[in-house]
Amino acid sequence: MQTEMKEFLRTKGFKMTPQRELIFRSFFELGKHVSVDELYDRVRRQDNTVGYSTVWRNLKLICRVGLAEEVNIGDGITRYDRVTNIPHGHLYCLKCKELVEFNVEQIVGMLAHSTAEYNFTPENFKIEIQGYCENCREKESDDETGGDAHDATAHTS
Amino acid sequence: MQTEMKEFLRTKGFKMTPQRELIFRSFFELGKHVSVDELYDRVRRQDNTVGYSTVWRNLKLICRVGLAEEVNIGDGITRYDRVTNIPHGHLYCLKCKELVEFNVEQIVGMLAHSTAEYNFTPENFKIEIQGYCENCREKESDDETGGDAHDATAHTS
DNA sequence: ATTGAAAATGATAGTCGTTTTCATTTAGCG
DNA sequence: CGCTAAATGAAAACGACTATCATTTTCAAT
Repeated sequence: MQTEMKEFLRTKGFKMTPQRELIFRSFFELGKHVSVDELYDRVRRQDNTVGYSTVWRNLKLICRVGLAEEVNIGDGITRYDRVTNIPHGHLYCLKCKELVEFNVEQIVGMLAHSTAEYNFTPENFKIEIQGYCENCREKESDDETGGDAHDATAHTS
Repeated sequence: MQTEMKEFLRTKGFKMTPQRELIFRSFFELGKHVSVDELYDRVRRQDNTVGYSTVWRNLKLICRVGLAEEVNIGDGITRYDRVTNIPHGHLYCLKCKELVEFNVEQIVGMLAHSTAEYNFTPENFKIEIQGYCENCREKESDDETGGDAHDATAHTS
């Protein structure tokens, strides 16, 4: 299967290297979203000579060949998410920061329909719900910035 | 109405200042999403002594008191969006970078329902569709990074 | 096997938006 | 007024991301 991948890359003009193989394998084994840092750490545990830039570049490469894509929730950290053919959105827990996928097939259908009214040609649907996961139901663990204002009503942006 | 706002802020423990009034007014007059830079420029045209940090801080403040919220499409720039009571998503044109709101009332309903299955308590729905607006229907104006890979199928992240 | 051009690597430095710091000024209650 | 908490503006710090560059490696063509 690494040979498959090598072949796949070759057709796109890229070469295979030990580092790349390690990075790819680490990324795909780990079935969830990762940031560069996370994957870097993970890779480093197996080979502590691999550079940060290499991990970064290879994540970009994985995206470029269509096997993953960048996910951006609002925390300033880019995460990389395997591309699957089932459309999914993200549930992002505000407390434990866990990111879980959920199915949005029907919803994408509705959205595609909605946008027609706006004469908009959709290319990419991003559906993200921030909230609290099963374990973190607490909410309002206020480490706030000084203000005391809070309207806890769920609103849409 | 500036008195109203002053009163509103006072109840939250904040003071009114000339700069703040200018910034707030500029933000709310302009009925669309702005980045800090954009609002800074706008404010500067009326008072070129206002500092960048002041604009930034006041946008944050507007969010803190619940009158706006940060919007993060994937371009690394935080924009600020007035909070309205009608739930809306964003149509983001990949070409002209324009950001348009669209109604998602029913969809949020469906989503809320969907997440129940995941034992997730939603707080905030973010629905963003990237694509091409009426005017920019072109797509694929490839200023790409070097790779030649492209699956143009609309996918979900 | 050898070679040579293209690509990849790793370290480092640069970029850019965001956030903090700090000395000074201002708001607004008492 | 006078005082304290908050706000301001300039500048520096921060942090994630991206580019640079010298060196190394891949791999197709000899």
